[in-house]
Order: sequence, then structure tokens, then C-alpha cells
Amino acid sequence: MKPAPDRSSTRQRILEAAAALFARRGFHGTSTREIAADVGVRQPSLFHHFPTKQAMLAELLDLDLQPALERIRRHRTAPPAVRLYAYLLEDVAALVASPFDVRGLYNDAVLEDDALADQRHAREALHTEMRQLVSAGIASGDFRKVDPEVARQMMTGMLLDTIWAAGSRVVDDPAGRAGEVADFVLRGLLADCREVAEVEVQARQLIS
Amino acid sequence: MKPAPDRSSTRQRILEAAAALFARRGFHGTSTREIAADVGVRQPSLFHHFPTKQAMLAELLDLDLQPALERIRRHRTAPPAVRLYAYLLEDVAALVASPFDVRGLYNDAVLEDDALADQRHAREALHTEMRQLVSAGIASGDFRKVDPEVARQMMTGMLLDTIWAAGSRVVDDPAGRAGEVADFVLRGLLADCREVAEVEVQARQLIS
DNA sequence: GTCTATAGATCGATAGAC
DNA sequence: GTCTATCGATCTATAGAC
Repeated sequence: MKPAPDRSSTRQRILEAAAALFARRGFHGTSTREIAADVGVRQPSLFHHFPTKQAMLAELLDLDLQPALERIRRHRTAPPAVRLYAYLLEDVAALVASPFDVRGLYNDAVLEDDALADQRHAREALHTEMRQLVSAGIASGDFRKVDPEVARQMMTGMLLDTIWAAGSRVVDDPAGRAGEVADFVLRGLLADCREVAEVEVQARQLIS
Repeated sequence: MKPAPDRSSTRQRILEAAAALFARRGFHGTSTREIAADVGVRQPSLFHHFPTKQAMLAELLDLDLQPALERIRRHRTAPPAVRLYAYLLEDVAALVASPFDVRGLYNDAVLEDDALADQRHAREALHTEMRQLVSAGIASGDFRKVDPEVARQMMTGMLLDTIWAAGSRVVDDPAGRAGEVADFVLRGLLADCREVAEVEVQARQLIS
């Protein structure tokens, strides 16, 4: 049984402060002194909770990637278009609800460090699942013939940029935002984009 | 008359090396010693060509933003959907042909510094033009009713993530990539996405 | 578990010879 | 215009008291 994360623990507050700062200034642009100041402790106190600054990033990446992998691997029996719509809906919803701001965690080449090999592999696995979902949709005739890697890049770019409004302000209508993203992507992919309404209905049934 | 940029000048090579490194590691994650090493000079030699590291970023931002603003403001008389398709085609084409890797120039909060106020305003102007193009398309009935700012964010995210393939390798089919991006966006926006073929024809006529 | 103090490395930028 | 030498600031992380 995993211990429930205590939102008010120092460790948790370090993660939240680090996530917000990494998103704003990037990993290298954020100093441990800034993180400590936001938490309200002195800089060396951080190293009682995490061995290195990179370990904070590793945990944030795990907390984002593992649930995302779990989400995209659900609903195995549904049609690809429905699965993709459902994944986008759930992903945006989860990311908006997250106490962590994952924007910017993936921007630097920080993932290339050997210490983050696990996270790098998890991210590649997520990308592979996304490409396979697109490929399956093409094979079934639901999607038009696009380059799966290009489609994956476009989805990744859209997800990261649209989860949070400018200035780290939380979006005012998370459910509406999720629907807009999912709609946009499916219209871009579907061979006959009038089917998007039916895909949406099935995807929402799948989730509920 | 602007002097033609000499691709082999030290100044130009500094800009190219800086752009590649900023894209890979971010502005703060890149040291001036790394830039100098890629150019083949010692670190202090950089400061004969640029007063500060930030000045290198400012020039790279200008070289990206000013042509982009010029592109999106062209073709004033064409319908919004056609203008947007043409802009996306030309933007991707220009970015792929650029010797600079603009990915990552915009990630950090570096633009918030007062020294980069001009670049920050130029970027906001570009975003405003993009939103107005979406709004005009909605007003004319060509686009479905989406949030213009959300559409802008999705386009920005897609553009930055799809211009270059993984590992800074140049895309193998620039024209194809441009078409895929423009197609994807217009299908996502058009009220009747079957019109995308006609929009593409008109946009390509506009450009040629 | 948080603190003070500081080590040890690296950073951007300057001075001045050539 | 590039170099060597180096300054002063800032960075991550450690040592050890409480």
C-alpha cells in the first residue's frame, strides 16, 4: 500500500515549488535557492529530502509519466479513434488537476543524462503508444494516411502548450479545454471528420 | 541596404552554434564556453561580437520573429482560412530552411527580462495576428467556434515541435511536413473540413 | 529535520597583450 | 579579432551543530 502523499509535507511542497519553477524558468534556469525560498526553508534543507536537484526532476517526471502510460494503455478493446479521444480527454483532465506544472520538464536535454534513463525510456514508451494508436487508426481506415511520428509530435506540442494558460494560471474550464484539444486532434486525423461527434460519444461512454 | 549575412563569418557561426545549443539545452543550460567550443574560438572571443550572452538570444529572436510577422501580415485580401493555410506553409518552409534552430528560444521565462522587451512585444504581436486570423475565420463562418487563444496555443505548440525531427536532424521532406501541419490545423478549425482541399489550392496559388 | 558555514566547481564578463 | 589570465558572482552539495 502506497502511503498517501501529504499535500502539506515539506517534501510535497518542495516538489510543487520545483515543478512551478522548472516550468517557468527551465531546469537549469532554476536554482535550489529559489526552490527553497518558495518552500520557506534554507537551501541546504532541500537535500535532506532529495539527494540531488536532478532527483526532484526524476520524481516529477515519474509522477507525470507513469499515470499517462497507464491511461493510454487502458480501453484496449475499443476502436483506435475512440481510444485516442478518450486518452486525450483523460490526459488533459489529469494534467489540469495535477498539483504539478509539467510544462518545461521535457524541454531541456536533461532527459539525456544517464541518471534519468528510466524516465527517458518511459517517455519513449508513451510516444510509441501514441504512434501505434495513430497507425492502428490508419490501418482500420478511420484515419487518413499521416506520418504517425508527425502526428505524435503535434499532439505532444499541443498538450504541453494548452494545459496551462499564460502565466501559470490554471485554465478556467478544464473540461471544455480537454474537449477542445481532443476535438481538434481527431478532426485533424479522421478521414471523414464528420465522424468526430460519434467518436466523442463513444469515448465519453468509455470513460464513465 | 542590409549587408548580406556571411555564412562563414565568426559572428554568424556564433549565432548558429548558440541557436543549436539553446534549442538542445535551453538558454540557461548553455554556457558561453560550449558555444565558443562549437565555433572553435576561446570563450572571451565571443564578447568581441556580442556584448552579452543575452544579446545573442535577442538577435536570434529578431531573426525569427520579424520575418514571421512579415509573413502573417501578407495576403491581406484573401479569406482567413486561405491566409492561415498560406502562413503555416510559408512559416514551416522558412523555419526548416533557417540555419538557426529556434526551438527552445521561447521556453524559458527569458523573454520576461526587460532587455528583451522588444522581442516580447513582437512575439505578442505575432500571437495577436494569429488569434485575429482565427477570429476572422469564425466571423466569416468558415471556422467553427473555438477559443482563438486555445487555437493559437495549439498552433504554436505544433509548429515548434514539428519543425525539427528528434536530435536536431533536419526533416527529410520539408514541403511535405509543411503541408501536413497546415492540413492538420485547417481540418481542426474548418466548420466543414471537406473544404480543406479547396483552401489548400487557393493558398498555394496565393504563395506562388 | 532545519540550521550556519563553506567547500569546490562553473558561470558570465573584463583587462590587457599581441 | 583572438588570445591568456582572472575577477567576482553564483551554483550544487557537504559537514556538522542543534
